Amino acid sequence: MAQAGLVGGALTVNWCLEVLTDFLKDLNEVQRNAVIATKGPVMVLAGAGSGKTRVITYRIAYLINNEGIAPGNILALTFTNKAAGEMRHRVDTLLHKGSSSGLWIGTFHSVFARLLRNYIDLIGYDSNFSIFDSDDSKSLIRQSMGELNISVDAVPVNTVQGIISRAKNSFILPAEFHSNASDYNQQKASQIYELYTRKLKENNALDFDDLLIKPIELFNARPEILAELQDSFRYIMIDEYQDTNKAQYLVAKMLGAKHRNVFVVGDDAQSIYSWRGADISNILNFQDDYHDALTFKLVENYRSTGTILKAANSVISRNQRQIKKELISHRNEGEPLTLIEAYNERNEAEKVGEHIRTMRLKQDYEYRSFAIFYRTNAQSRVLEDIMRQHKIPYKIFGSVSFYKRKEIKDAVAYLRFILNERDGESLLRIINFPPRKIGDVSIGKLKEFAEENGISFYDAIRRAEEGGFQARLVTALGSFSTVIEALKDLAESGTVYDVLSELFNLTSIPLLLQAENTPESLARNENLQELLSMARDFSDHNPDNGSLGDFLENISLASDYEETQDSDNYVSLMTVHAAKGLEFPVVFVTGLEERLFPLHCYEPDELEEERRLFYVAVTRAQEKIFLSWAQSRYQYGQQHYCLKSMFIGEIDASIIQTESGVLLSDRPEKEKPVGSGLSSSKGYQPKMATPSSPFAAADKSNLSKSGLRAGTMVHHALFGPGTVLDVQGTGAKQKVRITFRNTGEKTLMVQYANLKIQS
DNA sequence: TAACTGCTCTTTTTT
DNA sequence: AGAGCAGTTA
Repeated sequence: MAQAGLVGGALTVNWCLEVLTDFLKDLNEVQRNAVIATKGPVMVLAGAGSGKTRVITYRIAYLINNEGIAPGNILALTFTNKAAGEMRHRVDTLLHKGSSSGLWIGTFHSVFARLLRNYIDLIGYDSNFSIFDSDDSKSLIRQSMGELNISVDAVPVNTVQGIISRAKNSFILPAEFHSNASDYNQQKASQIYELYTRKLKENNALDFDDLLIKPIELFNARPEILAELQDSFRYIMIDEYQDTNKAQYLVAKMLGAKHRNVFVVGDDAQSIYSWRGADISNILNFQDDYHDALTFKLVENYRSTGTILKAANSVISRNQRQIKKELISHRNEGEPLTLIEAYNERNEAEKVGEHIRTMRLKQDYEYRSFAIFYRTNAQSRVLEDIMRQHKIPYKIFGSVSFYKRKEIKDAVAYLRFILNERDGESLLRIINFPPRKIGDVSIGKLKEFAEENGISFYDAIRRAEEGGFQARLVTALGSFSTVIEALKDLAESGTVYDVLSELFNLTSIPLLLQAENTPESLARNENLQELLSMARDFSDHNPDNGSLGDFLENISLASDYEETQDSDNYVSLMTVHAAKGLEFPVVFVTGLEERLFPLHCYEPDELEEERRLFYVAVTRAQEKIFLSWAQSRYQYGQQHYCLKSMFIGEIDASIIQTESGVLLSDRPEKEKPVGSGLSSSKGYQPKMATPSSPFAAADKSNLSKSGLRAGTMVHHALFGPGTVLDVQGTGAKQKVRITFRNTGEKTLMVQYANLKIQS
């Protein structure tokens, strides 16, 4: 614009108009209005597939190109790295290449980690702080509980971690938590929270939640920093606003307070992170904070067929708490949904694989057109097995993360410790890895020595010869600290790659794994080599080769690791949570069973969130949806009998067909669901259908003299109507697990329960 | 100190 | 079913 301005006024106007029309012609009217409303607070309620990402990216491009805003003045916050990368990429495509450099696009966590590197020394941390993942933080909580003599058996560490995390996400600091702690348990939790916080600081470490709340503490302590940042971030955009928690809400509000150009996009119907402290009222109450906020509603859906939207609308309409809006289709009706009914999870996976194969051959779909969703990560395993067996290329997103593997965590712990020698968690990981004969006893002695002399644990190691330890231990500690010191020196001058390869040299970890020569150890070694090549990539693709700190930050905050694939044509496997924001031509939603999806429904609110999750799954699909459930499934190493998910019944039976193409609405009532699925399945001959199969055995064991079996509808005098989930044992001791419509799940003794069977 | 054994607990979902 | 842990033994 500035250049055009030099040439002359008329030209400027023409050029601008051209760019303007160019830009905005791809948008509908509401989208366009949202894009050009650049001043003041704006909220966009964007239904699934209504072009939400498009609006944000066009707005960024419009700000840069048409309003001449410097990219550095724009802050765009997302929830996943994937979304951030996608957004940056799209802005780059929209403008000319490189336009996005200088833009602040990232997840809340990564953006604030970056900011904290610059300012955290002002609130008493060193800028080389470590970022603790949830395992690290769990271990620190366990330590804290130990020191407070609180038994881990009495209160599980996971529970405590959840309580602390929820407090942090609601920006309740230890002092406030303490003064609100009414009962005994809360007082205990408060003590742990306080000690845990202190320990984090001793370790010069932040946990994930700290990345959100430390900025708030910083802004409160140093208003001048806040003022500085408010002026840098003149335009703030937040994606998936329905999933922000209190801390995120606060930090965004603070940053936007001066210029008030806060632009939030969200969909209350897709709020699926309340368990992480996400507060749907942030979006519902946006206008209370900004009375002059403009609101736009995007309901035109460009993604899915009419049938898919009909299904989605009908599902979400059952929720009480929602802003009513129906998505309007811009595509043809499309095909009905297909219901897959299977014996068990293996059979389910087989059928999914079979459908992928035939659709690819007969209908010209590519592997990349398909996505398979599941509710829990544990379900991915069978699917993965079957895909591999059938030679279908696939990729699992965000499963057991690459970075959570032991060997990777060990290597990363070295790197973390080199950078931050107060990081005790990392030190404990590596001090005896590879084995140096430094066990718990020696560590205890060292700790004592450190405390007596008021020095740090690592200083105690460095000064081990003064401690009067056994010569063998002193030698071991000496060789350990030699390695660390050498690596520290190298970290000053060399690249991340240099440090990592020298680490492998000095410790011989790869050699040890090779020598072990088991399939597992060789796989571990391969993972380490993969890490090494990632380090090389990182050095190559970053200015000044990138710092070790940045490398570690990427690793800590990366959710999924992009495994190098031979091609990019593969079937995608992921949890429904991970699927948010994505779209695929063909979608399989698997495991649609009561107690799996929906997972647990103790509270109506929880059921509504599960339903929103199902809504997210359905609205990912562009052309075709398969819904599948299995009659039995292994969970916790035990076989369970399943009931069809209520969600299937919430879709009009006239738009669902069986695998043989019969609409559910036309199917005779009497026909057994699984029976019909079986008789019509051609390709797969179930191995399980032999008398010795678990399936057949189930029929025997589950049928009892009482006439109760999984699926039986019963009535209890006190608890009312319910459905039998499973039957355990026989005779007088027979117990039955029932999910009651009103009171939830109960296990009852058959002989006392006095159940009436409903026909 | 490390290897072995039997026990418990897990599974929501993610940064 | 599998991982992780405490307690025991070599």
